[in-house]
Amino acid sequence: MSPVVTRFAPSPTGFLHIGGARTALFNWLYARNQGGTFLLRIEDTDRERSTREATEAILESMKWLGLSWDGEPIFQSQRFEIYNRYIDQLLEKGQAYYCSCSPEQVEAMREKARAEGRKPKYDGNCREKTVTPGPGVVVRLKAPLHGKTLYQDVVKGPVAVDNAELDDLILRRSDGSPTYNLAVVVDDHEMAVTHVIRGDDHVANTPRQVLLYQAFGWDLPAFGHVPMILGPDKQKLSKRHGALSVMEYEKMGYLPEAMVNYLARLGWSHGDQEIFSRQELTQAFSPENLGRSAAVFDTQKLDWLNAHYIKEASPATLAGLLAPRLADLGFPDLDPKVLEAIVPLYQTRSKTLAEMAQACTFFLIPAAALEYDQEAMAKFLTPEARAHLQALRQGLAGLADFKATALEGLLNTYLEKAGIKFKIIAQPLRVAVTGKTASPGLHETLEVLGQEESLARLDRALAL
RNA sequence: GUCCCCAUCGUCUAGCCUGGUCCAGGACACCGGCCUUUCACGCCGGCGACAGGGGUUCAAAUCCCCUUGGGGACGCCA
Repeated sequence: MSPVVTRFAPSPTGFLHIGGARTALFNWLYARNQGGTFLLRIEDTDRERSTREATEAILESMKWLGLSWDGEPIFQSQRFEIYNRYIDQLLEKGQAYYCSCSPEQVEAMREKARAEGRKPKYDGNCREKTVTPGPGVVVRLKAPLHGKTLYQDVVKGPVAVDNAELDDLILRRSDGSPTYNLAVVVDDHEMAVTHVIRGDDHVANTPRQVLLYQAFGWDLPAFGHVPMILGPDKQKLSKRHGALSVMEYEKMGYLPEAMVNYLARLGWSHGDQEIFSRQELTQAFSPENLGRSAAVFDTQKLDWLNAHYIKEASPATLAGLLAPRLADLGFPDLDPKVLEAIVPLYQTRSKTLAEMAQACTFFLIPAAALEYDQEAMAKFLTPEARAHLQALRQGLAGLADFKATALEGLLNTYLEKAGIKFKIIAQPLRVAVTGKTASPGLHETLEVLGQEESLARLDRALAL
């Protein structure tokens, strides 16, 4: 058994989107699972649309997701010589030929075929002619006219296509550059790729590529086509469904662990398990368990996973991730210790880092700038409640150890003396100190706020 | 239009290959309850699917065929 080699081969025409990230993930997982190699190849043969920025963006996304590739990325744009050498080889063997048909002529052929209810394709006009290289001349594969081309798809099983359905695909454009199908086959062969796991949109290309392998006399790699990702309306995922780019999810406050876990479970399964650490994923992954049908991208489930990983993360880690977000919200240069004290209060209350950052600001705002919910004030800061709060203020001011347990003790003592239940003062106190009716636990909130700030807020509320 | 692929709860899926243990299991969401100082978390419970029709078989979610529905591909893009 030759060692497993997988690859991810994006074309740098934009950011890395959800679908691409998932195929990259599956390739990475399989390579890591097998102790094999995971390569990265940038398919930039289209010089018009490929950009350096897009390449950077893709690499950034891969790094964020933790999909480490082996060796240096390979750029197809630097390998044109190699492709042309192979095309010449095919030309010499008579497996390829020059074709002088103009794009317009070919389009006419397609139109004709379409009109006759056949599959639109090139009709092989130059197949038996001896066209010589020159301007406007391309090189085409001399594909078999009859028979079937079949291959074993790791996820779909056997796939067969009549060769009559295929046409003589262009290998070299009139400008001398190689086409996608040729470059893919040459590279996968040269890179010794053993498993080609890619999106479903490539199934139709596979028989053509198989033909190329056969023309070269090379062994086929294993192919596996993973189903598409759909939007909630079951249409192919697109921008109108919302965020597509992996890095947009980073901006929205999703953790890479959640994204990886979610993407892995979208189209792949391992019994009933839902939560997978990176290590569990690499251990459990097998392409056999890839699903065959398209899957809808469900943000709610992503949210659930993200909430899960937020709960699991250490406060220090989250504080580090939150700092730049809070800086953007107008709270720069925060003391990490302060942030680390706030974070635990929101770990069970946040679906995203963005939500968490937003929630944290409440602790960072000075008493004077705190906003009070008028309705809540009217409802809970009754004269009776105010009397209790006034009395409580004395105790709070005199408390030497302003910690949750001590605060709880202090409050309980007061309740006992006053002969009331916690319920009576809980909401008034909460509103007074937070301005709202919903917040983390009171004792913890007071502790994190600190004595000085708590008293300041209490005073302000009482004065309103 | 032609070809290829797909089809289990609203969604992600287990089961299908190797028919019976499945009046179909898990998870998200939703609904209800418990816990409770609010909001969450957590726990418990509920709702909810084998697309339809034919076969094959003692027996089909599982095998075969058709229909329907969905997706993809038909570039000198990748």
